[in-house]
Amino acid sequence: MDAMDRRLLSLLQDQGRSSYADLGAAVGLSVSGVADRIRRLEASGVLQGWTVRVDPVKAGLDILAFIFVAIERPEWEPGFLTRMRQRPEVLECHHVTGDWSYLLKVRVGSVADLEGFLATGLKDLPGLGRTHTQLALSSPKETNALPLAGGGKE
Amino acid sequence: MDAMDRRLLSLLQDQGRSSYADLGAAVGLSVSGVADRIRRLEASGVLQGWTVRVDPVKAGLDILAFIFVAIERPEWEPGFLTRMRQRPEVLECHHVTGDWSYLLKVRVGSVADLEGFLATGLKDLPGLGRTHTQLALSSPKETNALPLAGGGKE
DNA sequence: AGTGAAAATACCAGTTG
DNA sequence: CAACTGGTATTTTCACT
Repeated sequence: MDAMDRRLLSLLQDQGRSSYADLGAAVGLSVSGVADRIRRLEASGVLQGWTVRVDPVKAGLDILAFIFVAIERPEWEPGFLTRMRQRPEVLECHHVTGDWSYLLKVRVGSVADLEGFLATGLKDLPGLGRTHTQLALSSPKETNALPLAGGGKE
Repeated sequence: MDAMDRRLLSLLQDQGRSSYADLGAAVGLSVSGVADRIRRLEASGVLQGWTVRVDPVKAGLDILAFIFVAIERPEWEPGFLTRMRQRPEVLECHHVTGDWSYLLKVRVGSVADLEGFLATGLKDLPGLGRTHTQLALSSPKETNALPLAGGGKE
């Protein structure tokens, strides 16, 4: 994982469909050199996979909510986590410091769907304490491109 | 944007490098049919682009923080947003309901970097009120795959 | 939906720094 | 040891019928 790898990953985060030739021209590497590095990055697990970015609003998913959750007792966590992993509207589930146990990022098509998720996706779980929901009114920035340029450890 | 389009997008969210042949076999479409639909999805902007998933920890970005920010006066917002868009460690910036103005998702390589961002990325902005930082201790789920199966409006 | 041309990728050897 | 060259086979994409 050197500077060249980070440049390649950075380019791929932006344009995941660049040809090896284009990537090589951009970073100063031959086509086979690029292919070698990408193969290695995939093998090492740094490059986890290839995806597409989908516009949530154009896909009909207008509602983005951040939901804080308190779990009353540790023994309820496994069931909670299993549920979160199952539910596709839960994009993220983070164990966070502070007053709450978990922070969820949830995307649904309507406030009705959100209410439905709160009712049948969360509140019916055993041991679930209070929740606190915040709606995103707009998202001036939303990317999953990691800062690979200078940041990070070598 | 019909059920077929959603199935294709769903497959591509999981495996962005599937060949048109594989996609066609999975959804029951010819290769050219798949190509046609993907072209249209790109043109309409639903399919925004192609990317890679990079493992943040393996890339040396161990620290994930959610930072709530209060902006004192509306006139300071444009400068704040410009800064957020510039800073690569800011993955997301959402305008949220509730006690705070914005919620940031920030990824950095160390707590020192986090401190640096708070100092030179946030606190030096004019009109910035209080901030509230929460660290993610772990992330049991973190995907950007939207729930396209049944959810969303037609 | 199917065909054929063009392009991209994977794979292999040998070579160099 | 990592990277380039070069060549080829295979796959994938693209334009067109």
